[in-house]
Amino acid sequence: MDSDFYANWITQMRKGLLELSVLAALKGNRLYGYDIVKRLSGVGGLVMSEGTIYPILSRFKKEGLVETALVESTEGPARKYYLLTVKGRQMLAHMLAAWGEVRDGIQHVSKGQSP
Amino acid sequence: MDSDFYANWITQMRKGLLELSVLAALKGNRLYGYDIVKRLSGVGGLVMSEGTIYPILSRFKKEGLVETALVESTEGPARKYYLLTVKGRQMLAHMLAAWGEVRDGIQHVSKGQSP
DNA sequence: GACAGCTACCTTGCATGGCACTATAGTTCG
DNA sequence: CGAACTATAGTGCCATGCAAGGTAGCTGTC
Repeated sequence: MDSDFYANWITQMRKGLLELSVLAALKGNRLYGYDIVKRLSGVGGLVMSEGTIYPILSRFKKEGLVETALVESTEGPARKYYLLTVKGRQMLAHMLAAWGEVRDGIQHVSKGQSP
Repeated sequence: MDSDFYANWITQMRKGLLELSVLAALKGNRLYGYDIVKRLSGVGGLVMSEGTIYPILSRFKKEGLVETALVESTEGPARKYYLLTVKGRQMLAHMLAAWGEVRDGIQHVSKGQSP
């Protein structure tokens, strides 16, 4: 199929970028998994499911990029809030730098045609 | 290790984006594999090796996104030039659209902190 | 002519992350 | 009670990037 290639590509392109989005969303905000899914669903191209967010958050925790706090909720099960650590903020800065480079590189390549 | 996470992330982030870069580079230019590696090495964040480019080009060919033409060279082995097909140009347009959405989404998330 | 060094192509095998799917459990409301 | 929603978590598959390795043509030089 044609669209298989495209669908595949979308999946691959999102790799890494979703991680970046989540980390970026956590900068300045204390969020819990389910909420992140809902928030990013409103942002173009960043829609993701729970099966995607929880592995990401687990990795962040394992790497010491975030701290967690379990808070009981009056509207459902307890929420596990995630908060960036110092290390997390540093990592985000590095990632944003690399991201900027690649982003500009693509911009450059897709504009620059030889005469 | 710390930097393992970062190195890993870089690899993951590049997934899909390298494919996009190559396709974009082929727009308006007739290029061969080795040349693409050299060209993109000069563009920030898009450095890649031959073990990366050839599988990509093979996929493009298989999907009918490119046509190939073998041209003998006076300075080494024959070169296999790659040229975008109509389908390839259409695919590139779709991919650039999706890319733009995600790119802007990340821009939005990384700027927009709630008060 | 033999060797180094560059150009140029291609393949194999592994590690990683996204995601569909599934499971679990608390709350609310008809 | 059961449906619907909130919320967290784990399993298994697959495509991709990339290191590593292989093949081969051309140039220059000793």
